[in-house]
Amino acid sequence: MTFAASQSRPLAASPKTGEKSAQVAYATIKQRILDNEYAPGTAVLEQALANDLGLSRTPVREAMIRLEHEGLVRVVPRHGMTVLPLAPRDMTEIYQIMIGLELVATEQLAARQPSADEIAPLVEACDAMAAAMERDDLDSWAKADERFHLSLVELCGNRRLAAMVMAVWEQSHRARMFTLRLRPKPTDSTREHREVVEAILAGDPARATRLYRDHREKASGQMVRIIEQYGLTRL
Amino acid sequence: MTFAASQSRPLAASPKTGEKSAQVAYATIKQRILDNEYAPGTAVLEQALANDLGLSRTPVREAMIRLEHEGLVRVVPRHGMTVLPLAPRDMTEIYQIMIGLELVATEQLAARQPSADEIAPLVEACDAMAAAMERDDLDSWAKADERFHLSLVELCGNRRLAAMVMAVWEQSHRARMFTLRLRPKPTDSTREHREVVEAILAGDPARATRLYRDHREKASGQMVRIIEQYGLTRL
DNA sequence: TGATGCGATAACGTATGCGATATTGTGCGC
DNA sequence: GCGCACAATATCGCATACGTTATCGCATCA
Repeated sequence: MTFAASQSRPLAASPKTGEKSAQVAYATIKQRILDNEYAPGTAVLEQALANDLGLSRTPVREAMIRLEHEGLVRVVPRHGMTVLPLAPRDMTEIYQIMIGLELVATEQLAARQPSADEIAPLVEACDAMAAAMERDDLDSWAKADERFHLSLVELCGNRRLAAMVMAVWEQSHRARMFTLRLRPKPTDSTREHREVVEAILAGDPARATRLYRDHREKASGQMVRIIEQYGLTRL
Repeated sequence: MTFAASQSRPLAASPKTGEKSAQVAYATIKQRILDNEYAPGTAVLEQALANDLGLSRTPVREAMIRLEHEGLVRVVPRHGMTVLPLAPRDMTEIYQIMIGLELVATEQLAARQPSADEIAPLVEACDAMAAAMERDDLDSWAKADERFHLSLVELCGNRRLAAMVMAVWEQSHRARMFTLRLRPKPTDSTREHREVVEAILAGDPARATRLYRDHREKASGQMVRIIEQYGLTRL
């Protein structure tokens, strides 16, 4: 079955020379998952994906293994790779983890008494959120929100922690995108973020973590409520 | 260099029929890492490992990819797979994560007001720790301690969280084994564990988390101090 | 009509082959 | 004696090949 070389090069992700095929496969598939191009539950077989990407099964398999371990897909031997659907329970798990780890990040960062320079990314993200809300631009707001959270965990200096938060963030990406316009407008959100930043800058770990926790638990509650309310049991 | 087929079947991990080679490779290599059979820093090439395990490079590669993503090894293309050495900084990172996540687990578990039956594994682990200390059997104590922590995160019901804690637990396994006899004897430890269990059983999340945090931060401080004191910068 | 056994077939898991490339060793110039 | 260029070679990444096995369709039977 070698007829299918219709696509002799990857469809996405710059096929620059020197870029390893397995990396390209990984990046391409991941992008597609985050962009919701594979509906959760639908199966994709190794060979099909390999043909699609213009590669052999080997690098595709390796990419699939990585994605499975990141919690984005499930691979069942003769049923292919399927994007994991998100149940409300998954969102609860993910929020618990994010809150736990981001609290550690917040605490560590505040305890370090960082300079204004150092936490500039956080301030920038807050500004961007505010500006986006001004324009009623929810997509930009979501991007800025993401920048805030990922900057926070990167700034704390714990690389393992940052990687873990990023993993669950990606797992829940689709759910956030779906519910973005169903949730109440994040009007207070910017203020809450700013307050956390202030506490960090003030070098007050206790206040920073308390504020952050309140903020996150509110967000978590909203999210889970919306998902259940709309019956989105298989996002 | 094909002379090395001296071992035509896996050395460890029951080669039962139906067991996939990649799984065997993964399990065997991981066991060896945890048993400290590969000194951190020494390189193992794909082909060498494949010969050693009596397999081809393909399943070995897949195992290596998994192990790399679990944070146990690093794979550098022409320098083989090397077990990651643990610097004091790594231990700090790992403890921060463990504390953060285990606090979430403790809180959730306590909030659920579990029955005595449900938390039996925790009590059993405490008993085993006490018995081991009685016998001055540090190895058994360490095993019981491990059971306690892993039971806790499993009981909390958040499977992602449990998997994450297990990952960092494994990463730090070697360091714990090395320092087991360098640390002060964990005499208070059993009591501290029991107090946490009591608070959980009492359904008091605030007390449970406070106690747990104190316990863990003490342990973390001890561990890092010992590592630095003995100059174990590359465990 | 629905369940069951069996053969066809497709997908997988692993082995092997091949071209590309980084690394190592060697010889030459300085 | 030291450094550098170049050749030799070992390792890797990917493609392909092959045997195994689960799945599906179909026929048979209750």
